[in-house]
Amino acid sequence: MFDPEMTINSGQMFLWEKHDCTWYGIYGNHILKFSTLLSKDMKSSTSLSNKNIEGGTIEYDSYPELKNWERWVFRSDDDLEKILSAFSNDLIIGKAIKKYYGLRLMRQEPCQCLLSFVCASNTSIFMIRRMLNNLSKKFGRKVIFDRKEFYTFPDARSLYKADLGELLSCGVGYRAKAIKSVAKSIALQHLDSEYLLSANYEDAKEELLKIYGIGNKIADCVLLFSLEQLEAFPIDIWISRALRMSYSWLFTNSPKFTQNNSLTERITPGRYKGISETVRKHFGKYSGYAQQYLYYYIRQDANRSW
DNA sequence: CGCCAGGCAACGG
DNA sequence: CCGTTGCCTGGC
Repeated sequence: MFDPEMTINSGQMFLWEKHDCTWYGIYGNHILKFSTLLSKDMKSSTSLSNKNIEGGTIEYDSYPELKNWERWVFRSDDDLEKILSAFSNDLIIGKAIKKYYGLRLMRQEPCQCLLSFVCASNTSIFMIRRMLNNLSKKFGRKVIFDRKEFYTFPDARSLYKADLGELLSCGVGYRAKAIKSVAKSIALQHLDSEYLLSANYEDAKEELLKIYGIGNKIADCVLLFSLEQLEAFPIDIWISRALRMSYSWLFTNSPKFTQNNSLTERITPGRYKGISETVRKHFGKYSGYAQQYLYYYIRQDANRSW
């Protein structure tokens, strides 16, 4: 059964936090909220908008109100059985799915998603969250919800108009230039979300790559998490290692990739393209789901602190 | 102190 | 086209 907590902690989201039994998450201008209630307390039928999950119920809320956000954000309409069956010929993904069956993809607000992954370059989860929180405090809007203080995610216009010093004060470092560039593209509508959503994977990605500050990895993240491209398969250093270790048989045509044992392993643009094409051919049109299960699987084994 | 962390653009072969 | 290098910042 769906496990929202595991999903949030899987590393695809940055701005969610838990207070007692309640999770709060930033979705652009909105604060999303859900609480898990144990089934023992179900007799008190005060909660009307519950959806059953294994062993209990979840209560959803948001501010400002975003009706049925959970269906959109948690992708209730995905035909999971069909998607997962697409990987039935893959033993590793099969094991990952079995072990972490509650894991899902989540939809993210596109602008927030893009800027989040711009901040994510060459740093740790801890630092990413810090940068995003700083940006939100400085450029977002303060919101009181449940007597708690939140900040909405900054809109593109305010980040575009900010000067580099203001961005630097948020601790984003050399990413400031990229943040401004991406914010500009969004604010001036050089990035047309309508086109990106209607285009196929290759065309949408090509469009994203034109922007200063967006490379292969960031483009694939936003394509997968916000632009309805389930084919997108983000390749970071962790996925790259896992592919080399466990999928070397897929890369018999690119021995340079599997033979690379250097500690300063970096994924060059040309290499990224090759790996991407190979894995998408192997995993198919739902490659992004496979990526999530694989990613969580290897990160759990690595026992990272995040 | 040096090294490193969920990439990127710039630059030289 | 390919490979290498520097980069803000703070934790370790």
